[in-house]
Amino acid sequence: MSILKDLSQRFGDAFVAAGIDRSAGLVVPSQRPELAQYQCNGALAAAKRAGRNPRDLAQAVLDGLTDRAIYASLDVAGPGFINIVVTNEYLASQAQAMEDGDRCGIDAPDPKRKVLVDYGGPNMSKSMHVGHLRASIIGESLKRLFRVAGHEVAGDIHMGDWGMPIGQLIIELERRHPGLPYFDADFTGPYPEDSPVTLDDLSEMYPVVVERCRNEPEEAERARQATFDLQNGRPGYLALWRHYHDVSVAEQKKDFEELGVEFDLWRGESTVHDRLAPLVDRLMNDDDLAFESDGAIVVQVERDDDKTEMPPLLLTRSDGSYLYSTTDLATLDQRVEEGYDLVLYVVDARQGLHFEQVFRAARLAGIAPESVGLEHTAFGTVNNPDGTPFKTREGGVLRLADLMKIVTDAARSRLDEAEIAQDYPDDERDRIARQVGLGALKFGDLSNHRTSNYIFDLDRFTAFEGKTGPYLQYGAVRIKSILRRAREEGLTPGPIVAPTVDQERGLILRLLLLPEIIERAVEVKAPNVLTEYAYEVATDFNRFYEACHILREEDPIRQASWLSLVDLTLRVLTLLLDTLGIEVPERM
RNA sequence: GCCCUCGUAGCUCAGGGGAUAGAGCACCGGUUUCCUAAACCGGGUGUCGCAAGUUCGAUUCUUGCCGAGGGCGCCA
Repeated sequence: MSILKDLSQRFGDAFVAAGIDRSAGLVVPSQRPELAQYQCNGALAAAKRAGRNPRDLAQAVLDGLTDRAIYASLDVAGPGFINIVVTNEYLASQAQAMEDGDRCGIDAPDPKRKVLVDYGGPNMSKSMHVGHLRASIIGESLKRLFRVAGHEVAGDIHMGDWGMPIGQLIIELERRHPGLPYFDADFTGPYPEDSPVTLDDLSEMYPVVVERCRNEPEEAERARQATFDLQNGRPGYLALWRHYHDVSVAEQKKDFEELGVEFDLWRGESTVHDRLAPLVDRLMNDDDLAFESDGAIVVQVERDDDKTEMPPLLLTRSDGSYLYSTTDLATLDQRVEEGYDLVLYVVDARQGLHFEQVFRAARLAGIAPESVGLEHTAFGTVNNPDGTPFKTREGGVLRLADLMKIVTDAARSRLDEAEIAQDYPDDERDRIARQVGLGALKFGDLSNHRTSNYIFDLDRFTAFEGKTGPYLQYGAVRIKSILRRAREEGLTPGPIVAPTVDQERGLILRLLLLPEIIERAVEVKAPNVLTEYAYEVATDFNRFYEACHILREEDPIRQASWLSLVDLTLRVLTLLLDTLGIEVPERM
């Protein structure tokens, strides 16, 4: 049990003894560290309801506390705050318990859920650019967060591979190479084994055809027709789709691997194509939910209490082809069948209405019962300083590969300046530069709140000092260095003893908050809760590091205790960084 | 027009029903015979967009207004 839960239970008991609900006993970290370590504000709210004086109630609670030996001081302050300072011995025992456990004090979740995180969602047609960065690293971080919290989690890339963009790419290739067998309806196969295009070709073709479809209605119509034909199994188009799919996946696997993003499931819209027709049929005939409207098939999802008009969800276009909505609904159907009871869609905030519609339809149709949590875990866009979506100075999008090179190069220059790194072998320098550059990039992005739009700032991603990823990596590296030297000198960690130095106590107090931080991050699904806390842990460690010279400490008991303390710190930091998708080098 | 999100220090951003609203950057100064100075220490900034309401207490919750971004049936 975490220290906050332990204290809350003790205070809850005291409130109950005073005739108040135990929820009033909630203990939280003090907002005034110079006054106390922890505080309990329950008396203020409870006194009003009970018609009692808050200070008197607070005092009654203090009088009712049992096992008082763990407190160094207890005070009623101001209008009725309870300020709590615990003994150094109690802190040491809590830290020891954390060090002894294998999960850094993180309790098993109740209930344990089977979670699917849907993120990344690249189109088949585009190489990755900075726009994909947020979706990928926020999703990856949330997936890891839920796993660390003890849930069963799978991450699904959910590629956009069955909609209009494929139809567009089909007609674009036909325009360029009409003689290819894929376009000959009479061709009976077999189709060529080698792909007629590379991903670079697709990336180049896509914006061209999108632009043409926007300007020429007949082209848009052809793309729709091609999409319909593909979805209805036209062999040439399926064969071509397979090539598009394979070249995209091959490239994306490389890109995501380089980013440190690991999907458990490489599914996409196309995965559920067999389910689309039966689903629409079921909604029309069995459930009587879907109906024809202007030639399209729709589900009405509006409610009486809607403050605004809620457009219906489209299941098919008037030509019978399927849309994003259809595949999303069918995908959810599959996920529920597979037993997931929480589905997080880590998708751009601008798709909020779409998900509202899909979720409503899923509830109405019984595809997702209320017991299955559905959440659009939205994120904001990356903007230029003028508020427009981010573009490079040349007006194009910044490719992810180029951004990675920029941050890696910056990290390598920084490494070149470091005296200590002069004798590192080249391959290690490369690895460090990549880890540090990526660490700066990920931390820089994840430290913004998920939902807020933020301004793209290259300097932020190439800054390695202050509140940055490398600051955290550096703290971990320092600890690894200490532990390495300690091993060389034959020193071993020992029991954690009562802290005597302020910086030591501060570090322990910080580390003990980990379980609540994880809970909070899970609750709000926000990695920046972790970045904030990780920075505080690293800062408290650095202060401790400056104040207490572990390897020079003469008292062997204290030295052994400190070795355990920094070992625990390293475990916490590593856990946090790993959850953020940031690797820690051995040295830097 | 309607709906959603946002508005916090010079800049970039956190925070959040409670006591004196924070951090990084930037600026000035200090720390290296000692475990990695990508570090540490010190120095000062705010009508928390505006106005009402709820509350013992609001920057936080509610409503309205102003401002920014986004969304609103056959794109994803």
